[in-house]
Amino acid sequence: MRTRDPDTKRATLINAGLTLAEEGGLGRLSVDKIVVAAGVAKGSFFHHFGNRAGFLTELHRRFHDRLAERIDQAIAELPPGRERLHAGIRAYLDGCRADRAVRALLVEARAESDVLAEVARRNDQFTHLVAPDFAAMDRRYPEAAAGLLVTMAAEVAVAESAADAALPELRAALLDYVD
Amino acid sequence: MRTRDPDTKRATLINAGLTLAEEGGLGRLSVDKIVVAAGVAKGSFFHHFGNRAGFLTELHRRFHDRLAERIDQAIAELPPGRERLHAGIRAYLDGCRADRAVRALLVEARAESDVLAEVARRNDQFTHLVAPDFAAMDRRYPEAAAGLLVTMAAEVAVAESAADAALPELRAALLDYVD
DNA sequence: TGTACATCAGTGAACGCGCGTTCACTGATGTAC
DNA sequence: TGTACATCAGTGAACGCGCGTTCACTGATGTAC
Repeated sequence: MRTRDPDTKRATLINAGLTLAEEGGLGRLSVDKIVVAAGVAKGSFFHHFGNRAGFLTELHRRFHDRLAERIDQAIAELPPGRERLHAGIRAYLDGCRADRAVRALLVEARAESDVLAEVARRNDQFTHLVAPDFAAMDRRYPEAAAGLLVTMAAEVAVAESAADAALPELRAALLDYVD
Repeated sequence: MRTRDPDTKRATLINAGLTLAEEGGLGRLSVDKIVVAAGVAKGSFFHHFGNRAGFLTELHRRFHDRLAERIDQAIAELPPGRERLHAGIRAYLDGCRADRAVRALLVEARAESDVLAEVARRNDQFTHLVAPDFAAMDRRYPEAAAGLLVTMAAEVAVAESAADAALPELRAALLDYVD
C-alpha cells in the first residue's frame, strides 16, 4: 500500500529510533525494537534505509544538519573572533538542548563502526568552522585549539542532556577556557 | 589441569582482549574471538571473569590503575597549581602512549553499558585530582574546568594513539588552554 | 473519461549466524593426617 | 614419608536467543493512451 505521504512511515521510524536511542543508547538499538516501537513492518525499515547502518547514519545526519544550520545562522553576520566564537558555542549548545538522543549521537556514535566515519567528518566540519576564530584571536595552533573546543562543547552538551537542563556554570567554565 | 602459574591464562586472555580491542574496537570484541586469539577454552574465560562485562571492567580497571599510579608519582611532590597540572597532563598522555587499546578504553567504553559506570567513576577520580590545581590558579569553577580538561586530555590521548606518535602541537594547544 | 499498466511504499514470515552463557567433567597441585 | 582428599584452573560441547537481512508478495496511487 502506498500511503498518501511517503514520508510518514519514514518519520515514524526515525522518531521511534530517537526515542529508543535516548532511552537505551545506540548499542541496544535494534531493528526489531525500532519497528515494534514504530508499529511498522520490518520490511519497511529495510525498504527505507537499506540496512541498520543507513538508519544510524540518517539519524546522525539529521542531528548534525540541524545543528550546523542553527550555528550558521547565529554567526553569519559576525567577523571571525571572540564574539563569533561565543555565539557559535551558544548556538551549538542550545541546538543540542532542542534535540534528542544527544548522548547517543555525540558519544555512542563514536563507538559504532557504521557511523564512525560520518561522525569524524562532521566533527571536522565544526572544527574548520571554529578555527578562523582562534586564528583571529592569535592562538598559536588554531586548528588544534578548535578541535579541542569541539570536544569540550560536545561534553557540555552531553552533560546538559543528562541533566535535562542548561548548566550555566559548566558553560561558563567552557567560555573561560577560550577567553 | 591447574597450571603452575594461575595468572598465565588470565594474562593471555587480557592480552588477547587488548589486541583485539585495539584492532576492531570494543563493539566487535566477542568472547569467541578472545578465546580463539588466546588459544584458551571458552569455559576458562567465564571461570576467570564471570561474564563479558567482568572482562571489560577488568580491562578498563587495569588501564586506569596504571595511569593513576603514573600520575600520582608525577605530581606527588608538587603543590597544587599550574606546574602540578602540567606534570599531571604530561604523565597522563605519556601513560596512554605506553598503553594499548587507548581509543577502545577512553572512547568506546563510554558506549558499552557494562563499563559505563566504571568509566564515569574513574573520570570523576581524575577530575577531583585536577580540581585543586584550578582552585589554586583562581579559576571560577574549578570542578567544571577540571572535568573539561579531563575530556580534552582523553581526546589528545586518542589522537596520539591513532597517530601512533606524540603530537606536540596538539599537546601545546591543550596546555595553552590552561595557561 | 475509461482502461491498462508501471511504480513503489509497505508487509511479515522465514533464514542463518554469531552471540554470551552453562555445565558436567578432568586432572594437576596443595594440604592434612 | 605415604596416602587420601579438597581445591580449583581449565575444558569444550551444547544451549537458546536475538540479531540483521531477505524475499515473494500486496495493493494503492500515478501515468499513458
